[in-house]
Amino acid sequence: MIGVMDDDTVDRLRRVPSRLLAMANGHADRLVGGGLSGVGAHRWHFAVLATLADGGPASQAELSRRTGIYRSDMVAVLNELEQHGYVRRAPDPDDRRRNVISVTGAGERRLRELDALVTALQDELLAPLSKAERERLVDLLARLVSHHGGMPA
Amino acid sequence: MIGVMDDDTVDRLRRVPSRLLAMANGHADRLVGGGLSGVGAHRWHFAVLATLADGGPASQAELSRRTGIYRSDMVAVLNELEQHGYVRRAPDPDDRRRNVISVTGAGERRLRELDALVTALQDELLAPLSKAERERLVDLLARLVSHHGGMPA
DNA sequence: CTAGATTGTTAGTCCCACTAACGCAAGCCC
DNA sequence: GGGCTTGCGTTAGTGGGACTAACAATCTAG
Repeated sequence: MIGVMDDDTVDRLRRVPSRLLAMANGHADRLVGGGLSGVGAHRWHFAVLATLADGGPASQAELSRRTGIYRSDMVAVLNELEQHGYVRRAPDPDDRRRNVISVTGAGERRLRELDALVTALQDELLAPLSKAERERLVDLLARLVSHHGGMPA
Repeated sequence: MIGVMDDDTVDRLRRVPSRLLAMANGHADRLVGGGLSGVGAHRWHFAVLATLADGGPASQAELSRRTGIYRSDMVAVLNELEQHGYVRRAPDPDDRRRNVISVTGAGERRLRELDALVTALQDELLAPLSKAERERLVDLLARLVSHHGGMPA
């Protein structure tokens, strides 16, 4: 991650938005990544499970689009989820290129567990901000992201 | 099959702060990284030049601390900057372990060029936000970063 | 039917934060 | 002085995440 500099040094770098984003993202990554790996999970697992739970069964390519995970990486993620019984892969009878991915009961339980953990980690991440400030931050970031096209092309 | 879902569930992923941070950072990276590479530069070059210009000559280790760039990576960055004549490496007479790094005239010109470019890129990054909103975003991010302050272990 | 797009998959690239270890020099503390 | 610890610059290498290339199978449009 990008480190933090001395507090009394006022240089122009300190307020460059892209740099602040990189630093904040670094901390968030360590927090969330560390927390999830502590229970043998990965952010990708959470993203896929949550997407499936919210939008219903979908093909791998569709999941890729919704989560922003490349479909080449999606394979491994689904392998792991399937291996743990959190997810089911079934051939789509209407389109034999596709697999229909759906969550299992165990997957739903796992998602609830991960969801609670992720929520707690967000809370830790945003600790210095009030509730209103957190909402403002989320709102500003969401507007940035959606302005730049949301998901990877 | 689309049932009724509450908004929390629908937006579960889209509003997770760490995720928004990652996406926003991704876009920022592409923008700034792309823009800088277009003029044969790198964010690290800008960071080092700006730090030197603002804080005066410093050792490599000191530069590492101020910029957050690992001192192992700093070597290559300074090699490149030195090769282009933007920076000078001189042995520190008071501590023969150290190199004193200082900006050259060409380095100052290069910094001005990069600074203008980076500023323009920040502007593009923050395009959807008003001036007041940009300040709020920077402020919120800065508080996050400083709260989780500290160098990598 | 043919040409082109899409799907799942394998493989591999590139970049970046980060670690390990080295030889050397400085600053201790007795 | 002599030993010990710490900091320095440097080289090499790890690990993970974003991303691309290519392929066989399949679907879709013209």
